[in-house]
Amino acid sequence: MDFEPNTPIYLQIIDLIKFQIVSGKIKPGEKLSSVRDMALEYGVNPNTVQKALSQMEWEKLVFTVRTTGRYVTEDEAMIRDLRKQMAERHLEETFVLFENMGYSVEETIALLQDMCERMKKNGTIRTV
Amino acid sequence: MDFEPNTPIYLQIIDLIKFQIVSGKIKPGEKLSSVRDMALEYGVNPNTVQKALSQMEWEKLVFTVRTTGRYVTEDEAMIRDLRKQMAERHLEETFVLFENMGYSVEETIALLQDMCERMKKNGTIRTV
Amino acid sequence: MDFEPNTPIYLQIIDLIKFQIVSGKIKPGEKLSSVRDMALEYGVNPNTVQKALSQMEWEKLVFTVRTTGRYVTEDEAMIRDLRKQMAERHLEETFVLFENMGYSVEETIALLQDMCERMKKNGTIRTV
Amino acid sequence: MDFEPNTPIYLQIIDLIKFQIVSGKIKPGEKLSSVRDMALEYGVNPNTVQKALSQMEWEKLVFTVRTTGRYVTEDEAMIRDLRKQMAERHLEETFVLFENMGYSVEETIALLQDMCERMKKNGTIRTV
DNA sequence: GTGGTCTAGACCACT
DNA sequence: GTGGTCTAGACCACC
Repeated sequence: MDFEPNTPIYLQIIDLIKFQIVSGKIKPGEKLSSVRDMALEYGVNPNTVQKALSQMEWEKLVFTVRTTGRYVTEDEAMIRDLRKQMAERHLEETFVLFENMGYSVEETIALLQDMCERMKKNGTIRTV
Repeated sequence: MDFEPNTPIYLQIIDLIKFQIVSGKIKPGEKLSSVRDMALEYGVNPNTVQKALSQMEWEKLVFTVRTTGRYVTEDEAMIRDLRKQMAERHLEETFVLFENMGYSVEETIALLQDMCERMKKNGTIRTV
Repeated sequence: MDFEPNTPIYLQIIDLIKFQIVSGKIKPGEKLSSVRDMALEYGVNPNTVQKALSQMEWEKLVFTVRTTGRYVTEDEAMIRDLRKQMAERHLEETFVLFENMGYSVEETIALLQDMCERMKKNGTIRTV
Repeated sequence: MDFEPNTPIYLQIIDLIKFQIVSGKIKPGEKLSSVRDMALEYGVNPNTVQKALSQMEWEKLVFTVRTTGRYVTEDEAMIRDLRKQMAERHLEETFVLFENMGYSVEETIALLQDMCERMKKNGTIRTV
């Protein structure tokens, strides 16, 4: 596995798991892989995975059943909220990037409207 | 410098330089740092910088004046195009991400309209 | 240091520190000992102290200033709440003990009223 | 078995047996387990159990019938007294704790009244 | 097998 | 010196 240097691995693992949850790859209430398996999969120490999952547990996104494993929350509203929050964070980062590239707010909005129109017409996002 | 593993470093350097150009940090017609200096700055081999600049030269974004150095193109339209192209590529990547997160095209558009409204009201992008 | 077996050490350390905070031995906004010093003081591994403090940080009871140290929250209301919560938890445990000893709710209340009267008269808690 | 370090084990065993007596788990006049069995049960040396029971005998809480075993006193008033004494000792310890946590006598009384009200209303002690 | 805890020891960035 | 992160390896309780 390739993790960006410069950001803690456990935070990157959190993001990976969160993405699997919001994208529905892991369903609400479904069992997660064991700590040891994830550690093997990501090529990190089990403690690092443990730290990531502990934090997600604290965020109530996963819960633990002792001696059997960890499960994704069954609260679908919470998952939808997380998804929206992740999407908005990503959009904001994008817009800040645009700002740094020299786009004014007005230009950014124009760019967006343009993309929206194109998406409505094509019915898809992908251009390739 | 920290480069992502698993993407060639010279491509990442191209992106760094392009960003400096479109953001106006390096102006049209301005002289670039020497290959040697960039190599030191980025902590990479001069050959890697050379490869990056060659490709940008091929794209007509920079041009070489023998014995004096490399310069950014003076064609401002080309720079504007590059900027737009970079912005759109980034947006498309974002939208594909949203699609993978489970958002339909309609939901993505709604999300965007929402952000546009907020930006119009606040006059800024940043939420923090 | 002597920790009860059977309960995780980091939880016991949390209780120790919380007690110092609610009792005013460490004042709001005051700097805590360093992780390494606490580890020496309690005779445990620095990571164990780290884990305890991380959880308290998550509870917003302490905050970290990078490279300088950890500090107790300045929110005195939060500390008062914590104190009340700790006191009530202790009382409830006591009452459950009484229940197990065979006291009915009425008898427990009678016992308490008795103690209250005595305390009002003596103006103190201590009997010795 | 897990005994607290730093308090003699025989005192902790006394408390365990007393608790069984006052809670009615061992009835007045009932035969106690043999020293040997208790030693096995608690995982301690028979001498330690012997010391505990000797002291309880001295307190007239148990009595020995040669060649048959030890029995709990049949004096129910004494058991009720013991129970009350244990409860009060526990309460006093709790109040000293509160004092150390910074509560005045008045605040402690208020806290107690509050708990009494709650217990009267709910008819139970437990909050969970 | 599961998660949970703990230790020892290492390296980093920051000041 | 500070906190933060990470690894390797160990033992525990539970089922």
